[in-house]
Amino acid sequence: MKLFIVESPTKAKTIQKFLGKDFYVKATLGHIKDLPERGLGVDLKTLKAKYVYLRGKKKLIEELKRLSKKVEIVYICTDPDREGEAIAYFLKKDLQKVNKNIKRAVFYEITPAAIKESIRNAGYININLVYSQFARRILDRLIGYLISPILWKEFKNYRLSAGRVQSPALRLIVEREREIQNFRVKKYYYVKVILEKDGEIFHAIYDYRYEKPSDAKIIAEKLEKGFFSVYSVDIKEDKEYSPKPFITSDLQAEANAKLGFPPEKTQKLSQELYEKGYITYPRTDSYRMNEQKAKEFMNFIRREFGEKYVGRLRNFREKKNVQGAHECIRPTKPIPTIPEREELRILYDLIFRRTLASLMKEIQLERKKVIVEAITPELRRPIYLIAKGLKVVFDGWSRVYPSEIKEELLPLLAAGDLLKLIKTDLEERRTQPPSRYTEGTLIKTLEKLGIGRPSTYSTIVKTLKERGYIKVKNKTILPTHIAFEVVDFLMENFPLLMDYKFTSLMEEKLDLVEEGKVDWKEVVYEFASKVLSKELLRI
DNA sequence: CAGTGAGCGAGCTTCCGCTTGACTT
Repeated sequence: MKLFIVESPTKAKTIQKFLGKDFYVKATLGHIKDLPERGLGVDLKTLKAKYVYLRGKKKLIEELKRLSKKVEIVYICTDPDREGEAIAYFLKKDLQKVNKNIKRAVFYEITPAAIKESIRNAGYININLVYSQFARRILDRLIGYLISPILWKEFKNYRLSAGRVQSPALRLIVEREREIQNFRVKKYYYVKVILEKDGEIFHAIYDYRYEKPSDAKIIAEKLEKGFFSVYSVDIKEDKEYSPKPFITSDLQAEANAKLGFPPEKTQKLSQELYEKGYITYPRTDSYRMNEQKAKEFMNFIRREFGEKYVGRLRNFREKKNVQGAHECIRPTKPIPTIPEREELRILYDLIFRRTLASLMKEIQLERKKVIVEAITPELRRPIYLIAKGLKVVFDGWSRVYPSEIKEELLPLLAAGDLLKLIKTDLEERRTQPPSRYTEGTLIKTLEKLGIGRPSTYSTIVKTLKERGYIKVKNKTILPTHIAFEVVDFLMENFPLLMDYKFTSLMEEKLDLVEEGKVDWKEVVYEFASKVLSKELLRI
């Protein structure tokens, strides 16, 4: 018998089927050990850290030890990334007490071939990856646990907290709110002309911003006496590419925008869909899709909508900090609906449609730009107005997934055509303040800045709520009074922590640790001394 | 002797990231 260990129990079940009766396949359920919740858990002088078993994990380790004793070999197959390597490291330390034959294996796809390949190529733990996890973990601990108490003192409120992720996130929210508060709405006006051609009505606009409605009115009145004709018609083809398939951040953002689900709800539901076998792993930052599966979905598109709707599987460039362990989020099979309760079905439907859309043809558009000439006895020169048309020539992927495209239809027009004036009008517009973040747009913004990971996006928002920093009303995030004060205080006292680039600076150094070029303790010292004051570190 | 109240001291919060049940409310 052999033992094969992964992180997720759902994966374990699937892999058990592949490997058969010769294998015990077991799951760690994430991390085994972590710094203690209480106390710093790190010696500031030596950076020696105290790792303790997470609740329930002591028992789990005992079980894995019992099995390890019985088997000829143990394969540790936690996720192929920094955190997974750390799990493997602690696992091996415990299990090698009862079995010396332990190997580290990795896979990037849950297929029988990929799993068997991982066993063939099984080797050693990459200690540099483990070190980079130590550096990441300990830096987060030092920042969080040394700065939070300063907030308790300063604001006499022990519920407050600071951290590498939550504090810059809060800064985004507070700064946006200040922009909105300081925004001064300006009204401006366009002169609009309603015209008719062969009984069809359309409008053209004079492309000049008037600050004062009275100025605009003068022109409008002069145009009342004008003669209108088509000066030129310009037609251009355009296309709208299909959306990428879902990754965690996009799914949470879309479910928030289109279904009104808070990220936490989407997280829970997608986990359930995953456990029931309906979708792939729900915490991922990779757009990759299994080629064979993509073909199956394309066959589905061909059958349902015809060949002309079939697009292709695109290769998307991954962002820099992608850890490559998983595919995109997609249905496991091309089944359009599931016989489950409402909420699950709605979310599944969104994922199914998005997956299809990502493999479908572009939307073909026709953009028309019509210039209308107005000649009026009141003015020496003609005035030129613009009418814009947008027509969907081929609906492509929008057949299955909503697009933002709004058609603007114009009558059939050719240069020289005479037009009948219906009336002139003023169009009032206002400058728009930036909009508040929603839980979804905040997550997308954090992702763009490289702050946070797929498994934590929904908890970031939750933490900010729990600390009383934000309130969510009608899907939009509002910072509370204390949030403004805390951000100001942190900006003044811990500017590097509040720098949006901090995480990516840290990641660059962690990459060097992973390549074995830099000592992990040096990285911790460097950033800890830059972010925190010397007194705080007591060194 | 019982009840009251001042004064003192101890203990408590907190990070980010990986994964789900096993708990309590």
